[in-house]
Amino acid sequence: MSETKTDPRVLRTRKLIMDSFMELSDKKEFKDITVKDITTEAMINRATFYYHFEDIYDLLEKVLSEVLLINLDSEVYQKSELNEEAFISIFKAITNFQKSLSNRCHRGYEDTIARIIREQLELIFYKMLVKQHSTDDGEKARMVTAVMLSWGIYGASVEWRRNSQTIVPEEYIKSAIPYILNGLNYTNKTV
Amino acid sequence: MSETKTDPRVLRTRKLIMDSFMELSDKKEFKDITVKDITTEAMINRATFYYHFEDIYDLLEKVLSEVLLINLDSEVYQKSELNEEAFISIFKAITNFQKSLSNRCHRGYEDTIARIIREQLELIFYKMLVKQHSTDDGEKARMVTAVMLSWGIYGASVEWRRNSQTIVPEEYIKSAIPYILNGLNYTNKTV
DNA sequence: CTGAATATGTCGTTTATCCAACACATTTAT
DNA sequence: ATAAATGTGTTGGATAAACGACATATTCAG
Repeated sequence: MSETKTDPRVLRTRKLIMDSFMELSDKKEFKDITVKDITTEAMINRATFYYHFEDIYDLLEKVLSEVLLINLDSEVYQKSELNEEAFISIFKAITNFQKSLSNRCHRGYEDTIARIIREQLELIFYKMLVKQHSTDDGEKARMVTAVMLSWGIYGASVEWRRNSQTIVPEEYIKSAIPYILNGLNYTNKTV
Repeated sequence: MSETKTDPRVLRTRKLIMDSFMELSDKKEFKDITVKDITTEAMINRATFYYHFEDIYDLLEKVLSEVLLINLDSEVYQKSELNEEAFISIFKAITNFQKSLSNRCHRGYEDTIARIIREQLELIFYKMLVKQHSTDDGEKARMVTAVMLSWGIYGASVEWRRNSQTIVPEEYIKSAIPYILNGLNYTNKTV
């Protein structure tokens, strides 16, 4: 439905740009990377860059979103149940993602990165909630729930990094899960 | 002079095709690689392949030529003198190249490969001979000399592989060099 | 052998990419 | 403070690459 398959040149060019950007991110900080650097590495014209991305920040967003999604998709999307196991693997995906980020240097863009992670999480939680009760009442409640879950689990990952890296992510999030799930059940019943 | 710089799309596409071909060569034998395989890996249209290459054999030739040239160029081209040192490094380049080939699987195409190596060698020797005596008399003699040198040094590499891999390439070719150089001097004087 | 499936090459039309020139910020050196 | 150099973002006209349809091998199972 509404699937107009995109030109392979578009896919290829986007891949070239994103791969080049990640390659450069290993060597330079984000603030030192220019559009010309990227397009040279990717062997494409600078104008072509702007055909695909608003600017370099737009590229950053899309690359991060995609990398995060790859971390999440493969681990979670099939197990559509929003249960303990799902929360654990989502939490692990986030901490993994942040670990891979700390190698690349994006200092000064922590806020942007945080927003991106949160937005992706919100989307995922929302989809999973929809899948779980297929009726379309409680729409608004699901949206708010997704927002709160995304902030909550993201915040947990921040706190984990700050304080508790000695504990493995699994254990850390596990202790909070009963509360999350009870909260979820409560929401489901009363709306 | 007569340098019409080629469209970057052409360079990029050729690189994509060649890289994909080498990638596939690590996994499959040459005879099992189809044009579709290559173009899929390279993310280009099959028709585009034929815009750049006659067919898959043409591609094989060009890839091998290029790999061989990379081996040779960096090692030799600057030292334009056709002396002992040059012969040794050319010989080493050939044996290196053949070693890298034996990993990739091109069984059944030894003849093609041999021809490609020889043609490249002939070209290189010819250029070096021209550089050495800038007068343009003795044209024919230089061409014949290049032919004989290319066959000779290629043949030496074949024999080395067959019999004497215990000796390092340097030593193997070194023993023949006096005769080669004397022959060269003789040719130079009498033509 | 026979047909089905897969691979090779080619061609006219459509489209993504290139180019080079432009106005405008931002940075760097004098 | 100013000039030179470098980076950003946009445009219209030129071209490589995509599409998909075609004819023709080659491979392979029944």
